[in-house]
Amino acid sequence: MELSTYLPYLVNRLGQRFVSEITPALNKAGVNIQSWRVLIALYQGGKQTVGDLSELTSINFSTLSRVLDRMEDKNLARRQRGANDARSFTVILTSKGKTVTEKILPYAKDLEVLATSDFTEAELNKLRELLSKLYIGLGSGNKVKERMAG
Amino acid sequence: MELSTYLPYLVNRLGQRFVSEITPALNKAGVNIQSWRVLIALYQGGKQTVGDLSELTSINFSTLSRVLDRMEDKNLARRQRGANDARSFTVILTSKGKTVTEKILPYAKDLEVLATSDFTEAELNKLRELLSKLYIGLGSGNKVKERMAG
DNA sequence: ACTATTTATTTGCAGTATCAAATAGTTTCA
DNA sequence: TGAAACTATTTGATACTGCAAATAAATAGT
Repeated sequence: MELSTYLPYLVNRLGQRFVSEITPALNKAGVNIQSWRVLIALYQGGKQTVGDLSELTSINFSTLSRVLDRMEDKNLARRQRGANDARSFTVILTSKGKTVTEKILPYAKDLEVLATSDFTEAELNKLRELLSKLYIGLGSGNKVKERMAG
Repeated sequence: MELSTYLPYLVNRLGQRFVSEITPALNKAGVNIQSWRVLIALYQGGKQTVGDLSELTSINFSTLSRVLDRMEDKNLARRQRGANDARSFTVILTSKGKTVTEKILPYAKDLEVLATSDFTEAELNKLRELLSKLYIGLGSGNKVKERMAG
């Protein structure tokens, strides 16, 4: 086990660093990292149910439920009973939520641009491709769970 | 802002998925994800101070302090006053910690192997290289902070 | 129509994380 | 040598997370 080549290790430390780099900008805007994830998911993906949002943001749905409570308290998002299916809630960005997102967005973009200033365009594309491929390969654990079981 | 190409997003969801895939194996062994990170860091890196361990595992040092409390309670690791510098503590794996680590390690390795079964060796190396490069590029925020300030 | 099952979300609770302040030890240098 | 500045770690307070159980609504089978 060589830590410096172990993918979960490499991914985790990078994720932590992204978080700590963006946090000051988030604090200034009065939101935390989870709320920020929800904000960009809504900003980009439009209104969606709590479940879809959980899937998209990788936030555990019971955690997300409470993140949404706080976001509603701050008037960043609203929950609306599903029109077709009254079990679900549709989450929508408020105009304040939109404003706050647009305030943070430039920092978020800059962070990525600056972090990758030494990357060629090809490297960037490759990295994105491989991260997605790995995410999918890890599936909801199909292959992995099979083998663990067997 | 296209979420599907935004690196912090791609990295975060992958990290979350790694965690949820390894968690069952960790539960069976009675450790949580943070303790596991400490275990492999110690197993591979040998004894080290709390501060070094915090750096290596990307665990906030006050969080780490309490993670170590729990690990000591479970007899997985021990803190020893630094020999040269009595402000620091050296953390060492107990023999039980070693045993537990070796019990989990095969699952951890398998997880990586299976997740990357569609990857060529070259892709794997490239991915590792790019993740490390990005981590370093993000530095402790040198470039980023400069530009944010200016 | 009526109970059983399934799906979407929330809540209770116990554990975990993080900021800032506190503690404890070390170095610097007049 | 001793007060000021610095470094390593812990602790207090408070907020956040996640499992499992609870609620609420939809669907299926009879």
